[in-house]
Amino acid sequence: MARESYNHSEIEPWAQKKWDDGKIYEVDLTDQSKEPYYLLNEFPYPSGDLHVGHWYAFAITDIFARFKRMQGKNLLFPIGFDAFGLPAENAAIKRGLDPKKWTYENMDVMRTQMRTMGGSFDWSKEVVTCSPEYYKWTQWLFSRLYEHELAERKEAPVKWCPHDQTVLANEQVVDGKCERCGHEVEERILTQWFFSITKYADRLLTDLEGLPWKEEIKSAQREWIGKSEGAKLAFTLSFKKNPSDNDWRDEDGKPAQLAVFTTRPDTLFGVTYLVLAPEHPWVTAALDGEHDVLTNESAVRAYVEETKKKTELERMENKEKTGVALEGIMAIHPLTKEEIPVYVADYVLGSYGTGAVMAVPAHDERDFEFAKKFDLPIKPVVSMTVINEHNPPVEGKPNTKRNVIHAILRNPADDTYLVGFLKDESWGDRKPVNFVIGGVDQGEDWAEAAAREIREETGYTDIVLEQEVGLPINAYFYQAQKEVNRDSDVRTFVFTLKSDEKEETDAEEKSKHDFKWLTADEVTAQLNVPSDQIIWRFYQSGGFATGEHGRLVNSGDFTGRDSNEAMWDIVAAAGGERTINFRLRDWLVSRQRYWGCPIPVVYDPEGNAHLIPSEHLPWLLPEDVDFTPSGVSPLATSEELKDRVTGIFGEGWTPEYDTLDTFVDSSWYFMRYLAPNDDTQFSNADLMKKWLPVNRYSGGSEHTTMHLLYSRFFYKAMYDLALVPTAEPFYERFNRGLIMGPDGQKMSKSKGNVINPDEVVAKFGADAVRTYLSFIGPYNEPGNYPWKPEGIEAMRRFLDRCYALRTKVSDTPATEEEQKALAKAALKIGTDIERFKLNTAVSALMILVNALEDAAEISKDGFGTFLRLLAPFAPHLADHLYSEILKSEDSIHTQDWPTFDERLLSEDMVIIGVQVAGKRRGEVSISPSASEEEAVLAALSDANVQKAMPNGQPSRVIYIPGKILNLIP
RNA sequence: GCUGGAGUGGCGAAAUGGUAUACGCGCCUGCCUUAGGAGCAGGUGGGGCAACCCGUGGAGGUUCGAGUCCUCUCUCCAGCACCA
Repeated sequence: MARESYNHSEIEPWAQKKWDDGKIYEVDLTDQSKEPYYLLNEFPYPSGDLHVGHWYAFAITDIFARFKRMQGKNLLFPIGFDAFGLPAENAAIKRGLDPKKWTYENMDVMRTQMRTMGGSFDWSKEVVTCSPEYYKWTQWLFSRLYEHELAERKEAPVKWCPHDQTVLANEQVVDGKCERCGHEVEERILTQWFFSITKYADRLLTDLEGLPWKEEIKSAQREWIGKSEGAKLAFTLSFKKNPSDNDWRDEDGKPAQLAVFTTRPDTLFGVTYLVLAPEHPWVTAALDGEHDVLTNESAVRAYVEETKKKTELERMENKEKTGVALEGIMAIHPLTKEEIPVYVADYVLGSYGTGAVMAVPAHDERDFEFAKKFDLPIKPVVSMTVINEHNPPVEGKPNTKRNVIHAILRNPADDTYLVGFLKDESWGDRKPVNFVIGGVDQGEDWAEAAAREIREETGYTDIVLEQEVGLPINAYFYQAQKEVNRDSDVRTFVFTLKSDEKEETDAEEKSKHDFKWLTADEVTAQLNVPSDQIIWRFYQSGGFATGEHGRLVNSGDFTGRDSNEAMWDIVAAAGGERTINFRLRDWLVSRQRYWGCPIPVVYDPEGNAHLIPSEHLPWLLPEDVDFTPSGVSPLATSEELKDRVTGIFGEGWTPEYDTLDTFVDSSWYFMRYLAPNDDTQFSNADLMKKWLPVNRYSGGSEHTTMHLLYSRFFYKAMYDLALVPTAEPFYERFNRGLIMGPDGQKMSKSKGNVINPDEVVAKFGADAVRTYLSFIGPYNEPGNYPWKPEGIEAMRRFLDRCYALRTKVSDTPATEEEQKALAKAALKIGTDIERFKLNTAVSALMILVNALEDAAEISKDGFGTFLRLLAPFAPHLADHLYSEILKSEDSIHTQDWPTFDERLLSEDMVIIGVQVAGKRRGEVSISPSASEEEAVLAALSDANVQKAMPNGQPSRVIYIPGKILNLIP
């Protein structure tokens, strides 16, 4: 016989009507009797179709909302629409619809659909960002930011989307493409409105520390803000074109200085050239003829023009270094006073730091690549520290310093290298394979020492010094025979073999090594002494020595000091200053689009910007516009707007045509929920004090570096203007996961794997969908969960089993077993909902139902408790049974969350594992309050335990009552 | 490349340092049925007849005891990326 099934299409509308009629979810924000709790969801865009993602966002947080309400909180769970935005405008362009009408109709559809979720939203506080009542205050807040120089109009390189015909904020460019439409963005120099988010970079970063957010959210924001500490150093430019010009000075009459930013000022002595970004002002000025010093102006101009033409993406993809020397000028090194060449190259970004860098090819991979390509000198200034991991220095042993040479002998006849294989068998598999190594005698020349060592160890005498490998090394190891730590300064010399001429080596040397001639590949494969491996790699690559810190060499007075320790002394000596740089750019808020909040600004006949006075707010969006995208805002086509401006401000005054980025609208909506209909203020100060910060904010991970960062900035700016009570807007933040199609792929119409929630709800009911989505995976961490059709069926089966329990309800008093099962479930479900672990909460509910099914009868009280536990997940069914079976007039959703006597949670007898020496050998059923003696006695009566304990009594016992007993024989 | 997160059955996934795989899906066996894509009962990490042994990406370590803590390493996901 098929199991009895409840009729969701009757029950659910019944319950929804009951809740609406009772207005049970309308919050009195001024209620002092209950503790306020503000649960916020990112509000939806009214696209007109409610998809599974909306269900996951809203129906699942609704479970938490219902739980908090039952816990006695005065719960604010508002809803609204982020209603400005491109889709409305695109509907207008493509299908000739009115964006306003389109948006408002969509909202109507979505409100109806959202009701089917059984959500406990407080619709009475709904906000709609495209309504003049709302955007009046967006404009008002813009004005406050402008007054405090946090909104400014400036010329800057900006991202332009050719498809959407508008500028974008940096955050809206993903991998060089428009975040909305996926088209490649271009760079343009335009005058636009910006919010000065960079002024808050440091606070946005440091205030993250105090927030109990997941590390992944914090680190994504940290990365986006991108703080780096370093120094600003100045190089003097000198000019060589003609002698009369060679002392070019800036406007103040000072010698021209070129500032660079570096995080590695300790490598200053390794600078062998400078690089300017193609956008660098000095380059622009030079090409504009302001300083007529370049002797290759046309080549520079050609290069700069060429980089301008490249898109963001092309510049990112092509990592091959390009550039042009600025001929006619040289830079003077601030410490060595050497003249060094200056280049323009697009691997340096105009928008970061000073747009100029000091290049240290020995210690920076990008500079190294460039130096290789342009044949520039490579000068190592930080020695490599090599700690021998097989014989590391031993703490407490004396340190001895030593000068050591390594010698590479190359035979040019067949391009082979001489490598020594140690004979000493005591090394086993780790027998050293290395180049010639030897100590430098007192007063001896390093290179001579190297030649001597080659003669003594190998016998070859007809050799000539080719070069020194420019990488000095500090090798640290422990010399066991002498019980000392060795701290060796190592230099390496390369010799060329002229002929096979040899002298006899002494017997001792012969017994130590076998020397073999190896090809370069064989050397790479067989060499196994760390310092020689590094030298070899350096020699082969031609000079790149990684970016690590170590001992300074070739660094004038600083030679020999630790690079970290000496860093700021070098900056001081060079007259530089410590600075901090951020990757974060100012937030570009202008959009050349129609369906957005008008920027409340007008221009006087001289073109100066003026705020529109408050009495004219809301500054209405004109309706007589041509939507055809033209690269200029459609507002420019409105006659009404022009007339309005002339009418109010006078002839010659012109409107601002751009609208605001919709992220501005959504940066403050959560404050408006507190006073959605107040037309005298943006929110209510008393209520903000009571309700902010938001207790828990749930949203999508895609907004971590957009909405979440913007609204933190916006709120902090408002905090500084004394408009809001706290420095951070959101206390807890949870990023939810994504629901994928049944095939595990992202749902999309083209893949045909889209689940339509309306259909599923019609078939299985909203309660089944809610419970299924809760069960699919943990809600407190983002993940991708495929929608399994079997899963929703299983969940409906579970709810039918819950429904079937009603036939067991009787007037008998609750058994202890029933009480215990309920108490355990209430505790587990409560703590799990609290931390958004709804999957395990549902699991606990299932365990409870399994237990109740096994009972012969269920008490009325017990059933009531069960329904309260079920209520957040299946609100319709729970309320129905509450009314039908328990004959209650009230809604179950106004009842309290069950609480229990602690004693019900403790078990009389528990089964604990018995381990012998940490391995599980058996189990005993025992009271959690049993003594250690009793536990051991019980355990030893187990045959398996006895077998594992041949000596009978344990020598040691670890006993954690109620958990584990571990016996050590 | 840098930063962060994660690797557990056939699958979604559970496990304050204390009996690894709860709960569900799927699968297997049986029952009931004219029938089953329904329902009910039982089983289900791997190896072994068994006692037992092996098992949380891999290698070490700390501990009486490690999925959980530490070191190294591999793989996947996410954020950033020519950011000096």
